[in-house]
Amino acid sequence: MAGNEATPLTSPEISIKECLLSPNDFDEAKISGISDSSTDPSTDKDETSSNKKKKIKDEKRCRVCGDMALGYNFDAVTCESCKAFFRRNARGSKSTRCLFQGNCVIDVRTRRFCPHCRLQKCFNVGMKKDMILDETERKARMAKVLENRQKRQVKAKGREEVTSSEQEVGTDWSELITNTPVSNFSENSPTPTSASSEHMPCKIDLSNLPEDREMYRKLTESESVFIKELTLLYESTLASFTDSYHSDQNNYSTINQLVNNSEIAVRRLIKFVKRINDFMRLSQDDQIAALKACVLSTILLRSVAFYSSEKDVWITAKGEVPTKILKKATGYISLHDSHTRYCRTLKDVVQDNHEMMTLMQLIIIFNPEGPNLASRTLISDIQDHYITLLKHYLEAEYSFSNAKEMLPFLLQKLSELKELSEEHSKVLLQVNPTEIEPLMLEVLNLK
DNA sequence: CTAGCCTTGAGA
DNA sequence: TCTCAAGGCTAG
Repeated sequence: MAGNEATPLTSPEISIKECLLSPNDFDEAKISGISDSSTDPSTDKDETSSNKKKKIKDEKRCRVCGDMALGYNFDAVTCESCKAFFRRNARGSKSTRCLFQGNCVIDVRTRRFCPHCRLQKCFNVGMKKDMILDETERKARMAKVLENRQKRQVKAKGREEVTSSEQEVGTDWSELITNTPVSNFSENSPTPTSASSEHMPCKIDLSNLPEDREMYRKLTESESVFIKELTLLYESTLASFTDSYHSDQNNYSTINQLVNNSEIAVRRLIKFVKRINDFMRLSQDDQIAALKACVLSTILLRSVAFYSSEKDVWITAKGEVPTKILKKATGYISLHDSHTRYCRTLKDVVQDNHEMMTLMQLIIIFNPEGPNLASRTLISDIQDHYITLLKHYLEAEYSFSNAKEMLPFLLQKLSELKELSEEHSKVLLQVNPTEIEPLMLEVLNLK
């Protein structure tokens, strides 16, 4: 069931612009997998729903405390408060204890007195704890909500733009693409100042962080919410496994296949940026330019997320892909070496921290140095914002002193990303455009 | 923590 | 479009 979704989503006619503009996500829902089983708790739970409706008419009382009930909660008619109580406590592992005989009367008045008996009664009346969404299901649900929320925003915004009609006829996207040769990707990124520090090790002992809470920043509520939302978004798009990836090594045997296999990453990148308000604030041309400029870096950064240092492989949904395929596919040994070295060093520090990856991803998206950008200052300001956020995050998670080491290290790695993607773009020049998916052609300026 | 209210996605 | 049943938020 899960594996055969690859074909429909590569419908060849879809351009980046269309992807960006479309209120829906083409087949992205399928790609991310968040919409299917995980968010669908109803499947095995509503067989009895017809009886329930009848029952509920006469049972408007909470089965647990007798308070007014609105309907079924976790498979029993209960009031809001028992619902919330059950949600909070049923999954919890910490055992409560009754201070009396374990048979306390639970009613509207007394329900607060003995959590133990209340919970017991919840179970007795048939509330089911497996109907409480677990961590993954909750994340998926939140991602879905977020997705829809942003979709609505984009839609609303789109309507505004159309009514103020200034950009319907003029934007010839295909023109824009053909005008920009592949070399532009790297060309005008000013030669990074320090090729020398390529190997700046970051020796932070993350297992030994300072005890004193004073040594950590406390994130503001809005910062932590924002980071949380971004990370969820990242997890549901860029960081999720691609079940259409082929770990079969044959699929990586030519560069073309390698490029095509990155298409899904690109689609996810588009899906990701579409949900970022800061990104949607940019003009359409800048959106496209920014997107194109960060594609290779994104793919490379993403490869770090899936990299396993111990095995020297990339982990995909379908298994492990040894990094040596890169050597085979491209014939560039130094490319292979620098890429894996990059993965290893960055992975050492980032490990599986999605917040860090998310913020780094955002920093590369809002890169004011990219080609063909109009509002560089704006983009730079946005980038600053994410750099600050990353700094704050590091200070909150790893203490002020560690953050002081980590931030420059991470930024350094981001600038190395530029060099690395330049190397990769050289390889892309070998690509035979006729065999490449259209979206990839566009996004990599190979058209 | 509790409990009430709100927002949502899914399904009828 | 409506209803149901999840989770989230937050004043108390």
